[in-house]
Amino acid sequence: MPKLGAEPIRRAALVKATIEAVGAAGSLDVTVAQIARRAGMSSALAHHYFGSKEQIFLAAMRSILTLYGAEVRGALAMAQTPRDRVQAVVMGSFAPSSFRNEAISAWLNFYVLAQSSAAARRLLAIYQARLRSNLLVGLRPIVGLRAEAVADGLGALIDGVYIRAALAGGVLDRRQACDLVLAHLELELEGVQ
Amino acid sequence: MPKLGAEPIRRAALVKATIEAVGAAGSLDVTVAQIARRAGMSSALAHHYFGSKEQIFLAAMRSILTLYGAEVRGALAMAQTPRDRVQAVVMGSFAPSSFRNEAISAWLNFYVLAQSSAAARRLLAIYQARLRSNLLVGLRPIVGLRAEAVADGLGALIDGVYIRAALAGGVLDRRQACDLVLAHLELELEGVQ
DNA sequence: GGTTGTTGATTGACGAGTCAATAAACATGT
DNA sequence: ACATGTTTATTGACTCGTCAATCAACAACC
Repeated sequence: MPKLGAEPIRRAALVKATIEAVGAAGSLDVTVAQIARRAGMSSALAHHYFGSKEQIFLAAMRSILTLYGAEVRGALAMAQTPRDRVQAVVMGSFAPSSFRNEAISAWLNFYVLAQSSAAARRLLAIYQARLRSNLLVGLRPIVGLRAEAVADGLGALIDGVYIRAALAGGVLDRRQACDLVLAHLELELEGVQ
Repeated sequence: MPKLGAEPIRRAALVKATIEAVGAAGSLDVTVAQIARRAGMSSALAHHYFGSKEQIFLAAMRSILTLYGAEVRGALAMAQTPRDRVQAVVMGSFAPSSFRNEAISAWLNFYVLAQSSAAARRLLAIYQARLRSNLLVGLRPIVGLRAEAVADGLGALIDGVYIRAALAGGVLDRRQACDLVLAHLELELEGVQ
């Protein structure tokens, strides 16, 4: 059974299994054994590759964040006008790969983790700073000094829609969620440009 | 030492200690013993009065929800116009007694708990329905059919501001948070009435 | 033969919930 | 007043389960 070069495969499997397990349980109260079993290995191996439970969680979080970042970057690539850019950031935030039950549940739980883990807090801060900065680049040419306020509103609204989606448990449509935020954006940009 | 009529006092002390402990830890991973000690009693007594850890948490949640409800009702009492009503609901949501670190942290954690506990989910649904209904009463006379959409946006925004406040850890000013939501409301009501 | 992959078994700690025992307050009959 | 029984308050000690982390050992590959 032991194949060489297993490490990256095992790590990826564990990250995937962690996201699934957290999504299924709806909380971080999942044991390393559960995650490992879901990934088709023993808990000892999970510890072997990640060292500790927290490291496993953080790796999962990094994975989600990376995916999200790629999605936003992809959407931004096609944007022409500043307005396009802002819309791209919002729509990227609601891309199917990010706006799905498991990922949403993970987000919610990692928000909680960030309250007690400095490493998680750092990671989350990076995401928030990136979102804010992405929004500001598009917003400043349109609304000038109001950009910061608008970006904060958009950020909070996106977060809020995400939590509500976590509770709705899949009932809340992706398109609907995205449209709600975009509608707010339209309102903010009304009259300008 | 045993005084009669201790039950309500003990229960209240436990609820208070629970909110404090959860706020301090930033998570629900607090032991019954920790809570009990903070409330000045043994863990056995906590179990005696509440039966289980989950019951203690739910009681704490109910307490927060009650306080919040009272705050909103108080604000509504002074409202004259429909517009006043909507603003009152928003401002009630940011009353100092609700918008404080401990309570915000509790909210965040109870959101997570709601993902796995039916009882918690029920409680949270009650709050959301009440908020929505309170908003709708004020909104319908002003924006008619758009009321539902506006209420959903406001609800999500309030939730989002709350989470962000949890992470900011007290840096985010209460007034600022409230103003952000009120500004969004103004935008939605612009042009009407 | 050393590196890499892998596991079952074990350890050590912790925590929820139970229980038996103690003590104060109250009630009742005398 | 006082003995007696009942309810309420309270805790220390204990049980039982769980879980993260470690370890010793084994398997495959180079």
